[in-house]
Amino acid sequence: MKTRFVRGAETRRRIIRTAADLFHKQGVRATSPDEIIEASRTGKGQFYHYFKNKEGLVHEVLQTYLEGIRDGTAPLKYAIQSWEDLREWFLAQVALQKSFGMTRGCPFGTIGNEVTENDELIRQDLSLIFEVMKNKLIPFFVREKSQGRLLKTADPDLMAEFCIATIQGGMLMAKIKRSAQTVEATVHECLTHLKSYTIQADRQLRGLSAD
Amino acid sequence: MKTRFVRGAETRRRIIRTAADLFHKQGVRATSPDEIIEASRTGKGQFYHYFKNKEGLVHEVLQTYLEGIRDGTAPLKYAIQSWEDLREWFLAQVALQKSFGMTRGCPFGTIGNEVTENDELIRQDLSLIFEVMKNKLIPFFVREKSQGRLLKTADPDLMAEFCIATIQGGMLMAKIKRSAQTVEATVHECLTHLKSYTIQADRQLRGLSAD
Amino acid sequence: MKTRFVRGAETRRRIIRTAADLFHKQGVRATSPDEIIEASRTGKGQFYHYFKNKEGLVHEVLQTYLEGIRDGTAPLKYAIQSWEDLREWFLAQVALQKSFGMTRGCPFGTIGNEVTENDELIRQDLSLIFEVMKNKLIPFFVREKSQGRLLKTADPDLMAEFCIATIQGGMLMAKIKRSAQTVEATVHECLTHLKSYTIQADRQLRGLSAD
Amino acid sequence: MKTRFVRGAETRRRIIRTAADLFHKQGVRATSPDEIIEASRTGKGQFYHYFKNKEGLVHEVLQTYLEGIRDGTAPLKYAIQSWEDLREWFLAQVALQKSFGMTRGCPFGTIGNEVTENDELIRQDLSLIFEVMKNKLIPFFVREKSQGRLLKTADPDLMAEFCIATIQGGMLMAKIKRSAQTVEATVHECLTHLKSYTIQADRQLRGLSAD
DNA sequence: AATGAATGAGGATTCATTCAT
DNA sequence: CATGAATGAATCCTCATTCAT
Repeated sequence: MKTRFVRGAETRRRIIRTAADLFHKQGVRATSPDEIIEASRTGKGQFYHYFKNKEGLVHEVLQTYLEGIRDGTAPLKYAIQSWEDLREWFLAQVALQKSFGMTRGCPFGTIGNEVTENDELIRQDLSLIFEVMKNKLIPFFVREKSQGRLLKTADPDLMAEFCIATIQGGMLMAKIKRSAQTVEATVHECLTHLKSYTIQADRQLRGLSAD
Repeated sequence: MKTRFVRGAETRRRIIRTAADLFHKQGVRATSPDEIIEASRTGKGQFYHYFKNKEGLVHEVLQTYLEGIRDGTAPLKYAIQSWEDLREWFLAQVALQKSFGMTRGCPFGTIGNEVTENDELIRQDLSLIFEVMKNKLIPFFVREKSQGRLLKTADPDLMAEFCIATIQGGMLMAKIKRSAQTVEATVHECLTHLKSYTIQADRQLRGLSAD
Repeated sequence: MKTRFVRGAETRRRIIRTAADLFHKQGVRATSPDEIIEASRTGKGQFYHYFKNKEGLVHEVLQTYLEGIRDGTAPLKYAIQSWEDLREWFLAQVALQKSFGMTRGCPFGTIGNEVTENDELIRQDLSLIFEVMKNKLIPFFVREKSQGRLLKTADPDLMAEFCIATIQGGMLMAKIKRSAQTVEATVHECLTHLKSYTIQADRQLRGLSAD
Repeated sequence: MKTRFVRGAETRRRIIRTAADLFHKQGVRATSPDEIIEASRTGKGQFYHYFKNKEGLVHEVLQTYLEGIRDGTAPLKYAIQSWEDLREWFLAQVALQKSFGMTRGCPFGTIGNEVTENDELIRQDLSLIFEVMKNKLIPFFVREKSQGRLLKTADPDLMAEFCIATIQGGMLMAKIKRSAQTVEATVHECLTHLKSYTIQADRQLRGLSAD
């Protein structure tokens, strides 16, 4: 009885995992249900048994990503505790890109890019993902600030947002150029900028010129 | 005499213009030749008379963009002369997005995001476009530096690259969030960062805390 | 239980049968998938569900013919036991042509004639069909020879090959001329020639001049 | 004035020559006007200026072949004077096939094979070509017979027809098998058969067994 | 005579989905 | 839960032809 239940859930997960990979690789539009069905070694009926339609699957894929980010089980460590963690958060994304030979961008950016006015549901899913992601970054900046290590002008929300926009832009450019150099430089500039909000940086600048 | 040349060229241009708009709106994948044909009020044959295939058209669309950037006829003013110009360069892109109700991103980013390993030609076209774009920004930073208005640590190439990555990320996030606020904040952070490389900023920081 | 297997197989067979007929009638090139789909009363998707593409269907059609020849279920009786059988083998082919008002040739010749350098798979399929066909004819000549009824100079392999080439040429000419007379004459000459390899013929010739 | 006329005729001839080659190579159906136009380095308008439509061109191609056969300017020597000439007539056709790596059959057979009930004009053109061809062969057999070198039972018309059917079948089989061996054997059998109608062969058979 | 722009029907194939077993 | 047959709209492209210059 339970086995039955579990077996089905497994098929479902397999489809989601396969789809996520294909979407990341080539986008949603370029990935047909047939391709997912074949790659996940399932039958046609199973696909539409577990998911209302292709859009429903995209939604589930994004939900799965979301959960991973929320509960911290995602391969990427979103719970930042230190500047070092933040740097690693950036570099882990670059590492992911590198592992695919710089042929892919960010999975969310890739899907988000394809969104049109008819994909409102998906757009909101993505919006939420980025919101949650941002909310994972914000606490770090808040803590730093509350502990007097950031300038009063530093806005944790904006800083987190800037991190995300920056890595998105960097990964996109890196994919287009097939070169990690682009993201790496972008990440570096971003971190430099964020650090400029620290008191220490401020002191350094006042006393001894730039870092 | 001239008519002869013009007759077809006009059709060709109309197809390119229409396609460019549709690609921007919904991406390449989601735009079928039929849709372009209908929207450009042409016949099926004309499409394939002027372009080898859909990919060939994408290539031509990008070539057209490239020329616009190169010779300065693009709606966007890429030849930056001042910090004000740079801000306007950023804001013009945001304005474009706004004009579409935040439903579109950057035309190049949109196409670039869709690129897969099988679209090498297009990827290179885009890579070139961004290279040319960067080379339009660099001279400004070079001049500023040579005139002693930038710190020695400022790297014009990196700064230009950062501008592009930042606006790409910002526009993508803004499209996903259907909100200009995101890009605007991102652009602001970016400009702040770049300005931190100016001598004046340096002095301000040393004397009177941050801007 | 069995229904499960049969449901699709029947559709598949119907497509093959329809296609075989159309290919025979007008050739492969002149037969569009759409035409086959309509004539076989199927849906567009079914066609590509059962066959990779049009070439794949041609291959399957030929495989079906091949099986028929191999296991003797083809309408034509390839297992020759006597000179009378051989004559009938020839005449059955002419009769087939006649039944179509001399508007068609041999199904294999028709397809074979259309083959180009890009149709290697099909060419090999046809080559095999003719090989199998030849091997159905050879045993008769071998037996005749081993039983001392053929001259030592008679080569069973060559004789079988000659039968096939002759009927192919005859049917092609007959189709072009819209006249059975051509094939019939050709078949007659062929049989005369083959008979000239018999000992009896030899004796007749020696004693009483030709037949 | 004359140049103009001639220049046009030259274009026309170039189209015909190119088309003839492509038809021979891949058949009529597989050859599009566009392909002919490109290969003959002409403009689209010229094609339809000189020929009513594609079928009209096929007709002209066949007419050109016909003239060549009629007036003896064809590369193949149809005017047979001796058995040696006949053998050469056969072998020249095989040589042509060999020159194309056994990838082509007879140009007439190839076109004839594609003929359907809607191509009555072309069918008649081909029919005529073969008729003329036959009439080029017949005189040889007639002369041989009238000079007492053929048996009374020999029918010149049938013999010529047999030559043609035989070479057609042989070339078709050779193309399918990509091997000259097939035609060569077929030609040999055919010649052996025809020779069996000679008085000399008759004598040999009576006195010393077969050749 | 020559060029090539324009047209639209049709060909080959894929897509997303539903249905029957 | 699972399989895969069935459907038809849509995609991408080629074809044969006509028309304007």
